[in-house]
Amino acid sequence: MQRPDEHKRQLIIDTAGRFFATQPFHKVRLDDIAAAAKLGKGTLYIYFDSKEDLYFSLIYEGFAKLVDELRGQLAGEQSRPAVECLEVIVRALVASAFQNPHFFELMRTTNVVVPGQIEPAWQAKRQEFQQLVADTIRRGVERGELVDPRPELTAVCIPGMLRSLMLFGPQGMDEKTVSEQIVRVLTRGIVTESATVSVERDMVEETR
Amino acid sequence: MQRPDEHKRQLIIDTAGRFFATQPFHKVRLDDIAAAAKLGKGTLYIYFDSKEDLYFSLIYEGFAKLVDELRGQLAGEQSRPAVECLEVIVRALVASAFQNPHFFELMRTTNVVVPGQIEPAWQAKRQEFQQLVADTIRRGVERGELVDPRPELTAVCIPGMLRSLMLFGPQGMDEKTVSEQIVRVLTRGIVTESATVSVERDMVEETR
Amino acid sequence: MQRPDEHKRQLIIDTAGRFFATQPFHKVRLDDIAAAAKLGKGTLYIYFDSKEDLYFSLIYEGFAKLVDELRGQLAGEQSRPAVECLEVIVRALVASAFQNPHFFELMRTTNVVVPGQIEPAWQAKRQEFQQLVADTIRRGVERGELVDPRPELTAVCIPGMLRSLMLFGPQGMDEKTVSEQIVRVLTRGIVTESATVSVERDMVEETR
Amino acid sequence: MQRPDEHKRQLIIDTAGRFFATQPFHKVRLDDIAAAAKLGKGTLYIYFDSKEDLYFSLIYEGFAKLVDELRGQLAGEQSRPAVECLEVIVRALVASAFQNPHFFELMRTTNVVVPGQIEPAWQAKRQEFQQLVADTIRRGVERGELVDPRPELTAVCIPGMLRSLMLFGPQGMDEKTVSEQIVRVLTRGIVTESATVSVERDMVEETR
DNA sequence: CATGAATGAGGTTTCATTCAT
DNA sequence: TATGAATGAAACCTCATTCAT
Repeated sequence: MQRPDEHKRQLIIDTAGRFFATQPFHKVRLDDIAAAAKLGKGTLYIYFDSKEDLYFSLIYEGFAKLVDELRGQLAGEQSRPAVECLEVIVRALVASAFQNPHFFELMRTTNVVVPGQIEPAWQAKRQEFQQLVADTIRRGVERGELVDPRPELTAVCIPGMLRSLMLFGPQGMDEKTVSEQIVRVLTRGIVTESATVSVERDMVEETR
Repeated sequence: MQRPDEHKRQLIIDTAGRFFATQPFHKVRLDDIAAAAKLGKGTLYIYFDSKEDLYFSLIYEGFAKLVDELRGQLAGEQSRPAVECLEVIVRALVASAFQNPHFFELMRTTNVVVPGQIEPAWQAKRQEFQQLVADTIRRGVERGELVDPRPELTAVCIPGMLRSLMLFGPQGMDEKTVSEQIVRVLTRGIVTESATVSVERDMVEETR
Repeated sequence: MQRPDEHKRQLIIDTAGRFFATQPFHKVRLDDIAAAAKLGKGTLYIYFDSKEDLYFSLIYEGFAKLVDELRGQLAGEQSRPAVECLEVIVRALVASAFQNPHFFELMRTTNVVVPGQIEPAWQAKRQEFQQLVADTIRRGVERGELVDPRPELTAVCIPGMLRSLMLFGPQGMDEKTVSEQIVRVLTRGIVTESATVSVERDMVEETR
Repeated sequence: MQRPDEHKRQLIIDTAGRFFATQPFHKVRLDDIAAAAKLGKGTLYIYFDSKEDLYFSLIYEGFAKLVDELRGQLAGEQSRPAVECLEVIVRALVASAFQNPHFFELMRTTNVVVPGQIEPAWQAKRQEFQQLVADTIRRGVERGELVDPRPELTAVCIPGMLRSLMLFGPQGMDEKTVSEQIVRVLTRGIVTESATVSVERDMVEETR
């Protein structure tokens, strides 16, 4: 899908990102985006169908780049330990979040049914990411490296932790702190080793 | 002469909740809320200063009720194992999310500084919740039940996992599935027991 | 027309006066008047039919009091020189304006046809005042003290001068300055005595 | 691409003038103005910041045009008799009032401080007009044509007389009647010539 | 008589979108 | 392709008025 001027399209996306990350959707004005990009308001409509199309393109493209890169990185490393793969994934996610500090702020869900076709694409990409992570976990389980009865749910949890840490965690954390926190909880949890078995036994009983 | 009615305020909050949960902020029309509540449009403005005030009151009060109840439940159980306390917290969170299916959809972050006084209250309550969880974890650490170098970060992660599961997880999960998933990751992670030690060693090396 | 509580009615009028004098009609809120008078909003409607009724009652009653007093003062002084009578009138007008500093600000004309019956009363009172002044002038003309081909127009001019001086004149004028200015222009104009005749001759020619 | 159009701005001003002259501020609806001008409602906001801005621009521009023209007319006539200059001024004022029949209806004073920048401009223009008249009078005084201890106050009185005559005078006066009345009072007053001196003596005594 | 909570028509204003240039 | 003036639907919000108490 080559646009008339891909460079200009990117300019709009980048400019819009600064606004959408800073304020809620309904407070972002296309006027402002156009002005900040030093473009006419009408120009936005050459590259995007509507405000919502622009918004979803924005979050889609950021996320798609991340997922595609990740897929590439993980492609040749099937034999690597699953935990290391997960670390790679988490680090990439975190790096992406730090690079675009408001990236996860953008990842709202709007239950709006969008007439256009971008929203399904964004859902598909999210699905793809979850698949990527879940498959990595399943591979680890098969090899006996990991234990996880619901890898697809665990995959969902990872971006959730990241988002919360970015938005609600203490100011000034560095990448390492964030990714270590996520990997730590993800891999070993917080229960002391000796207690783990009994805890699991309790849970089964209690939730029975 | 009628007196301002706490019951009516709640009616507005509840009615508004149904709308804000279903559609993004800017698509919700106060006209509709008023009509659904069978009240005059102006009545909303007796109880709330603006659409934003109504919105923030809505999410604040739901969350505040949850936190206050939780604090009450946990107050007398200081001696209970920390893991059990965490389970109580997670179950309450999950129950709350299920009761109000779009609760976490509402928990967007708007970095906008709202002139009113509700936004700081909302931040304070979030802080209070994180404190509650972090303290529970710390108690467990002191007793040797838990291991967690950053309890305050772990506390932040919990609602993040819940939110992701609610919004992006598979349709049709029940409460038990969700809370078990969170507690499982939270307590033991996904690495096999024997591997845990070596994993941690690796991490230290790698992130060195 | 005795009202239930004449004292309370006057309280409302006085309170409303402060608001209507300070801000344009559409910015005055009945809420504010009621609050300032420490009365319920509904109470205003016991004494006045509508916001407009209140407004016109306000300006009517202030002006009516002035006119009635003036009529009383002038009643027994038919034989007094006309110029002195005019001075009395001007001084009373000016005193009234100074007592209620925003009195003339209130004397707008709203061409609105008011359903109620107060607006015609206000017009009638204005008419009455003009008659009073015009008659005084006519008496002076009959006696040879004054020269004025259009006394009814001159009568109209007097409040006009006063209003302009109050609203647009320099700050801090005292009553004496204002009434002297009006009386001076009114009685002798500003042309030097010797020039008067020729000026009038010119005018007749020029406007021919 | 269309350019913002001074002609369109004038169209709005003119159309709005018809409404504001006929009804009080709060009864004028921007919808009606837009419809009458055959423009979109939003278009008004391209040219004016608010309803108030439109209103003040309206009265300012009418008055400014008058003052500027007057200044131009009077510029080259320094040597002309002061009385003639005053007649020119009065006639221009009156003509302006007749041309825009509700001109003085518009010249309400709103003591409200408008955030915009039009209100000070309006005050400045009024000042300018008063200066123009006062200077004309002073020139007459210097040449011995006029006698006036307070020319700046007399200048203020002139529009006051006009306004009263237009709003409260008898229906159906023509321009000549109005300007003659004003010039007559202004120049010679209404006292018979022989009485003038004694009148002034009385005043001094009485107001002493 | 007094109140003030409730009302809802209708106001001003915004802003995504269009389209003539 | 690019523009930004123009549009007008629709939003939020106000406030005069009503009426149950």
